[in-house]
Amino acid sequence: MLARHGVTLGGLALDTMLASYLVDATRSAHLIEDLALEHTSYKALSAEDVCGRGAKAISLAEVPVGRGAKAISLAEVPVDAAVVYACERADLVGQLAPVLRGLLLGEQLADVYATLELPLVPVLKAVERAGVRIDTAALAAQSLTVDRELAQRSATIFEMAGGEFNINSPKQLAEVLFDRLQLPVLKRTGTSKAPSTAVEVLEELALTHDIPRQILEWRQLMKLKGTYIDALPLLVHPQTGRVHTCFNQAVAATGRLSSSDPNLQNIPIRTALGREIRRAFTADPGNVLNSADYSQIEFRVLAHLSEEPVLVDAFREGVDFHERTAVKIFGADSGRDPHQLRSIAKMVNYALLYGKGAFTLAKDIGVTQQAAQEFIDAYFAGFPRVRAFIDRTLEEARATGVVKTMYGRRRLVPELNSRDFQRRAASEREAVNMPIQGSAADIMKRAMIDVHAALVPHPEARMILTVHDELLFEVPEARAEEFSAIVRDKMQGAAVMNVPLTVDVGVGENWKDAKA
DNA sequence: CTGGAAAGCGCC
DNA sequence: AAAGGGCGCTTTCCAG
Repeated sequence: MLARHGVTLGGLALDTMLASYLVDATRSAHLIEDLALEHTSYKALSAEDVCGRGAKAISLAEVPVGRGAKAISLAEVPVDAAVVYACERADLVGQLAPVLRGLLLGEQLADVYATLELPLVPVLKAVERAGVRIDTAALAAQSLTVDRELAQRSATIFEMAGGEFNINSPKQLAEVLFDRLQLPVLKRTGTSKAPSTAVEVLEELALTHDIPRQILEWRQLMKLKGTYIDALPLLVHPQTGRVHTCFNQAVAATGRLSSSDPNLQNIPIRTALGREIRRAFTADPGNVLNSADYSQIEFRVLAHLSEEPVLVDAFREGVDFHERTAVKIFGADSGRDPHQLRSIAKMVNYALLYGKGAFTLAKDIGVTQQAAQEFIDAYFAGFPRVRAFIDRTLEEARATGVVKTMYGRRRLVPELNSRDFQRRAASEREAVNMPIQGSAADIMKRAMIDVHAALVPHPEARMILTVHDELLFEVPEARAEEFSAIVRDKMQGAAVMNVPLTVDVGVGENWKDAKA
């Protein structure tokens, strides 16, 4: 959470960052001096003016737990400059508040502001302050194991390559693969048009050569070691012995939260080593970790918004969602392998969510572009209301320049009428995705506020993390079931929709313990 | 030495 | 010709 600025005005506590975020979620920042210049034409001192070195904010205190790693402490700033800066900022809030308040009211954003974003602030603060306990000894042991593994693998790679080089350098790696070893160049990078060594390319090359597989495995080990195994222990707070992430409430264009310093929303889970890392997230003695996940929340939002009967029924009946869509797309007895059909249907479902085209879908599934296009066509034939939802979302967006979530959050989409095909197409995908991703984010924020309120009488149960569709709690072992029931209840009740909100809970020692 | 761009990749 | 929504972090590499 970055430093905040706010006043109470006409019964509305006004936070300039949050207000500006709701007005335009896509702007790069909501620095108060920038807002002042734009809304009141007043040129104010910035944190950078006062302390230099790209400072974004000055904290009033000694950067206490959970106040944002990017804020520079007031103690590091020359006193006279800091006094002028602080006084001016207090004034800026007073100048900006009525302007932003007018925008919130005029643009129908006051409701989502007052019922969602503002009440979320103390919840996020509490989650940041609670922090997460990390088993640093376990990570240290993993570091040694991975080191040995990396050494062995790099030796193998250098033998195959006929010499040593920096595997981490895409430039050097490309030279080895495409010049020395003469592997085919399947793709080039976006900006420099250099031969790509990205994972999709190496996967493809691995079918006919040995070295790309080794590179991929080396990279995975290196990534997990550098980003998590070795980095997390350095961020353990000396006073609390825990890791305190910083949640940013005004970054994501869709309304999602983001996490940084460290980012705890991208802790590995997919691979065996990833799950090993996740096991290092622990609880204090006597406590356990409870997790609660919304099951397929974005597809449920799509079902709700589109009112597509097949999707709605699938969720109401509680059947396997991807399997049900497979049956709808391919027929009940097409004669093909049902497991494979489910897998294809799952990819088509996600393709629709993100606006993926037949070209990329074909590569993912491993079929021709024509076949992939037929899958997409079959999907829309089976789910005409989804097609209609996409069409009316785009029509309204072209007319108004805005898309909205279930809770009235909005995203500006100014490029929707661009003459540049690529910009226009990208904008269309953003416009279709935002109501889905953003409504899911709204629901999760609502759930966090309600769960937090329900846990206020129980300070021994702490919410310690939020990851888009999941909440993590640390609770006394003996009362894990009790708190799990409270959380599930509040999460399921966070929104009234025409499909149920299903929550999968994990009750036990480890994060994701019960997800197996 | 620092900053930024680019490539690559972890998660939902 | 391009071709997937939303993030943040690490490493390399180069410029100042």
